[in-house]
Amino acid sequence: MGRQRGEEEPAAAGTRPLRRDAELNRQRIIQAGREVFAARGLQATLNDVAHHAGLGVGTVYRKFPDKQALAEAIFTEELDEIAAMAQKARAEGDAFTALAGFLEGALGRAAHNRGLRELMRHGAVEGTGLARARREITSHCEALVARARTQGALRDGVTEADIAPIAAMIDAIMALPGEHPSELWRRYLAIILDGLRAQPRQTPLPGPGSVG
Amino acid sequence: MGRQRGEEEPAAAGTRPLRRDAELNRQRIIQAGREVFAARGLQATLNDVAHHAGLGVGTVYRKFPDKQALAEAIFTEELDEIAAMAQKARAEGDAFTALAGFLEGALGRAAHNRGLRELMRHGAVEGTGLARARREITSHCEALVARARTQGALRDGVTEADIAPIAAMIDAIMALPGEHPSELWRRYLAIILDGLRAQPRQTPLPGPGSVG
DNA sequence: CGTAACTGGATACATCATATCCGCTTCATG
DNA sequence: CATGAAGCGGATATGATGTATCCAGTTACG
Repeated sequence: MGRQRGEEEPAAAGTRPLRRDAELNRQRIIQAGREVFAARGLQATLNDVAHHAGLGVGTVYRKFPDKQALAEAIFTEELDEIAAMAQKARAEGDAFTALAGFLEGALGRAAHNRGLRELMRHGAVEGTGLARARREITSHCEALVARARTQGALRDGVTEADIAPIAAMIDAIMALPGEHPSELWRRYLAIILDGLRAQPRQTPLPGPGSVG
Repeated sequence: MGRQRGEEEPAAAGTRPLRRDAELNRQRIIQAGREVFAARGLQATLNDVAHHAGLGVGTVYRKFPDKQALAEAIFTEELDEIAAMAQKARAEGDAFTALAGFLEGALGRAAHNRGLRELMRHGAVEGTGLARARREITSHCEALVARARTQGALRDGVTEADIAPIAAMIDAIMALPGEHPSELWRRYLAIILDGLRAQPRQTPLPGPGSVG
């Protein structure tokens, strides 16, 4: 929670610590994985990651049995941070504002991370830290939606089950071809959020669309 | 246009007509392709199509040099039908209603056709009938949006450039895991269309979401 | 030093879609 | 019906791509 990037815990506890150079390489691999997966998605190869880290493939496979393992290490942390955002949102007074803010924040993070988006799309394997973090986020969202409803902020018929599909829609915008990272998704999120409100506020749309 | 499925034109003109059994097989292949691509997407193999048609692979490759060619034959027709829907929509008086109706119709068609959706997502190769039909649809949509705007039906800032992203979003809903075909997309299309209106009409949302 | 730990990356392996080839079958025509 | 052209089937060659291993050589560290 308070831990910063770059000072990861040195491998698992109970294991003999890695040789210093090996531990350094481990960090390099994780960092490279972050960058590569963010830019090229989960279909990137461990060979790609190794090359990006300036290491040999063998070194990577020594530390992580397969791609799944590396991705799990990387994205569990990522998802935990998002879960923390969701939890923070629950503290805010106005639930709808909190929900909207959370969505903007979490999706903004996803906007720059193709791997993360793919992970959310295809669902995490049960029993991993990924799945746990995912459930956490979901439950925070549910609470947020429930509270927004009791506060009368939601359009009739809107439920917590709407959040995931909305995220999927925004994800589709992010996956659109074109120069990245684009901020176009904010425009459509705004439209959708307006559509979720009990009384739609016609705040001007963000992004391109200046009419003549 | 007036032609029905099942009475396709017998191959290209200027070519010697196929032997009767060969022509029949051609039809079988196209029909199988329609079904297979619709159900499993464009990543389906020509081998798959052949098997589904009850024919050998060689027969398929004899008639269509590669998957691209078969897909083109199949989906050009599909897209032309959608283009016709768009053209018909332009005749309606109320442009917004026409636009909404067209989107519902076209997307409804896509809902049952994974291959078609993939094709729209990844863009058609320039110079093909696909690309031509696509441009046609786009231009009809642009006209529809323009007219809706002059009729004062559109929220400030909404433009013709919004249509494609919206289609992409709805596509994302359709691609969501779960039993198919689902009608969930209608719900989100409704939300988005409301968000496009000058004065949002709070018609009850379709689909699941009955609040307690 | 001596040795256990670690590294590099060529390469074996596996998977998978694509496309071809050619002996056999079927049609169509005189 | 005979016969040759047209068509068929599907085993298989080809090629691309990702995954994972192996081991000779290098490096850290007591």
